[in-house]
Amino acid sequence: MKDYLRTEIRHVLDTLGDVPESFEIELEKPAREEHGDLATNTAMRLASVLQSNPRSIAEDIAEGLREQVDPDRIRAVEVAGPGFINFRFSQNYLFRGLADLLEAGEWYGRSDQGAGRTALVEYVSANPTGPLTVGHGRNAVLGDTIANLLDWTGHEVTREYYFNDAGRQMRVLGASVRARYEAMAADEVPTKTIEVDEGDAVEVPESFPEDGYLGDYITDIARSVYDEHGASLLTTETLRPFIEAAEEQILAEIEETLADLDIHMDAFFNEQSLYDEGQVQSVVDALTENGYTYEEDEALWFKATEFGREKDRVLIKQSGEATYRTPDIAYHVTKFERDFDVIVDIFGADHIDAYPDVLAALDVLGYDADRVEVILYQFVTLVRGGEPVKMSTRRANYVTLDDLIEEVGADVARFFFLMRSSDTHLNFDLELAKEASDKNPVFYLQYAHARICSVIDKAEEVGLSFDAEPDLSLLTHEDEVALMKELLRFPTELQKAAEARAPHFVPTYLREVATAFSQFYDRCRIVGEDDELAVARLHLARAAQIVLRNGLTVLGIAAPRQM
RNA sequence: GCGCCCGUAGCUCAGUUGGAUAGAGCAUCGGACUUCUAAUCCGGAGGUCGCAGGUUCGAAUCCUGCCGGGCGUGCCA
Repeated sequence: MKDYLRTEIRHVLDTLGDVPESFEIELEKPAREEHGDLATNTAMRLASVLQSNPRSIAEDIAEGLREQVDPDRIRAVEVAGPGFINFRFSQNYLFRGLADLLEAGEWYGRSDQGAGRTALVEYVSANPTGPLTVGHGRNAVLGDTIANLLDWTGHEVTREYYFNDAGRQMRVLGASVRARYEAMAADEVPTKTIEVDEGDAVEVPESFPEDGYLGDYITDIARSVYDEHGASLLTTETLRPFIEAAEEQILAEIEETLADLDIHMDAFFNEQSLYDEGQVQSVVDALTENGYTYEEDEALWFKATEFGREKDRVLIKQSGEATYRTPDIAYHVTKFERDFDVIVDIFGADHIDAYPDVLAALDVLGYDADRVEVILYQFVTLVRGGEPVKMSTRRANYVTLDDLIEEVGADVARFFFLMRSSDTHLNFDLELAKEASDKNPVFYLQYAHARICSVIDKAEEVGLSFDAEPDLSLLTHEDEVALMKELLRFPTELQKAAEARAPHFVPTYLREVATAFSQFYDRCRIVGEDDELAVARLHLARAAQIVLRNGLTVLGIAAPRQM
């Protein structure tokens, strides 16, 4: 409809003369219903160009439009306010849209904006050092839903998890496991205490690293190593078997956690492969050849300050090891080399200072770093009874993502992560999340869907059916029309959300759909009306069911038949 | 100090590219169920859009300064 009106308006503008080709016609849904179904501010924006007052320009345009516009689509063109031109849809336009919606069914909402374009969404990317946290949950759900949105707008999407199993973090992890293992395998192991947090101390084996991982899962992994190897590893020097066992088990658990949220990655990209195939070295070489590195204190530095960064950054440490950012650059190079049209990264706010260095390096290497879209999300605070839940990562006594899913369920978890814009700090209210009541917006949507299913069942019981061709033109009640208009916005809403990489548009929209349906349900009965009208309304109910179900599917949330 | 994000109703938050009388949910007050799931619907009350300037036909939205909160500012990731 917008495209149609744009071309029609363009025709009229051409007759007025002096309107540049590049002038873009904006159409939007007015905030108030009395202002029609779509409105344009064209006249006001042309006032200075045409040297005239907006109101009279609007009148001229409206006059032209009234003569040429298809009455089967637009029933009214009005001038209002300071010079808005408002359009009202004809009933037939709505009926046709509804018929199309029903025809499309589970495909309704899909579009082909991104057809022929490939997209890589990198998310989660937590290193396998422990269970996923609630913060990772926000990352995972955001990334997954953005991937869904890109899919629904026609992109060919790859969901990728990047992880690091080399370097210091993993050594500390391996050493932690080894210390616990030694305590199990050896007869007598000396212990020491480590202070964590404020004045809180724990007893650990003597060989336990000062900054080691204290969670119980480390002991579980140690036990599995012991079960497999007995005491035979006590004499080996290497941490390798401990690291490998830890990585394998932790990654497997992470995958399970993600699966609980209905998240399934297409690929796990291992940092190690970038070393094995020489890509890390190539990046270092290329940056050096172009004169963007220097040596100091036996380390190799990247001249980030030349790109407006606050300080230069180390690429290769004194020890000869790369910092995390060097393979990260190499990893991003592969995103370009693999030829993705759309590249999206999901990062927590704590990475705010890290990624610009990577982008700057990509620029130097001749890649268009502007094409990397970084979605930053702010932190999550769990709230219980109005109080923030205290967490200590050090002791690993934080609430894990598994804990959260167990407590509130996967659907609620996904919805709460998605309902807020990614750049606001998220207060996750556990009490509210658990409450299966009208206070909880997830249930409002699911309830509306379940109720539609129930209504349809009931209608079929009394002999109404979808077989006959419905006369949709009987749907003229105020609440029927309002619901139709709401439903027909779905494809556009998905496109907006996809383009803005803003999943939170979808929950907001679906709530409006559920409300429109509830109002319709409250005032327009199906069973008991005469057959013609009942069948038409039955189809409208199914249309609402389709939109709710498809919308919830995009969000990765179940659409239950009953509650 | 510097960089990024946030500041909108009592609470949690929408309000993308500047548009008409700033919206929703919760909480609160009042009303609606012999009938398809009341986990619902209808209505009332509730606002200096952090503060001060600026840009323009028009600013919650853009610019500048200030105030308050968060996250960074590692040869950790």
